[in-house]
Amino acid sequence: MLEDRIGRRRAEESARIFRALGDSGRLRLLSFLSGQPGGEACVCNLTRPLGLSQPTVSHHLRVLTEAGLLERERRGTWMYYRLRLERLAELRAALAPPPRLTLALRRRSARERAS
Amino acid sequence: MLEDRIGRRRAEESARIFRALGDSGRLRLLSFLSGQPGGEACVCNLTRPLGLSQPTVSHHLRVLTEAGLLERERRGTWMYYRLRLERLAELRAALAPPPRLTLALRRRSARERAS
DNA sequence: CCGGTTCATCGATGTCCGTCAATATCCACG
DNA sequence: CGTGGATATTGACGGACATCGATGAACCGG
Repeated sequence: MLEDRIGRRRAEESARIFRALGDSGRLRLLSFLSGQPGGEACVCNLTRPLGLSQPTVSHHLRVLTEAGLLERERRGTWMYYRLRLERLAELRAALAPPPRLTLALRRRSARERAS
Repeated sequence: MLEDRIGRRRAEESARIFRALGDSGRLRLLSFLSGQPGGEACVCNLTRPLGLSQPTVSHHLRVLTEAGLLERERRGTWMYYRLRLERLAELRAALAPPPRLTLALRRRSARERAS
């Protein structure tokens, strides 16, 4: 995303994903999930540690799922949500600046330290 | 951030940074800057390609700066904004899941392919 | 089919945020 | 210092969003 001059469309898509991360409750959900075996948990185990009402947690899970960061799976009465690590990896890659920039700014820092 | 169960405070800080990325105009600003030599440009060169009014661009630049993603520097009449690559790197690192998870889910995928 | 459990959706409410026009501030230059 | 150009701030407005209680939908055991 920082690799090439982005268009309006892709900018809006990416913004939607980052907006999904722009809430402390949702970040804590992701963090909690990443601490669970398999990176997954059912809603009933997520409400308590978040300190939010069940509808609110459900809402956050929906936002994260629609952003492509979680996947859901029904198991009997319970609904399990799991991290999508590939999408997280894609997001990290999108934040990587072009290599020329990294090199150029490294040289700049060296020059500033020298002066 | 995904490495350990995050607290309310750090979650709010990180959410603020992601919220700064959760707007297509701001993403296009970052993308444009990363295409400029040195990863920097003055405001007068940013208004045109964005298609937004000057106050709006100024507002977005402020949000990104306060999120720690940009730094400003005055040069005569002009104000230059530059990407802070270290902060982008920190952000990418924060999105990295713990290695145990990566390994566990890799095994899971292999099992699913086998069945 | 029924009562109970788990989760999603709906409707309402208060707050936050993107946007712009108008205005203020800062700076260079004469 | 006064003028002009570049950028920041303010005030206002409309839309988006987080939150919750109440309610609905899916599922399971008897």
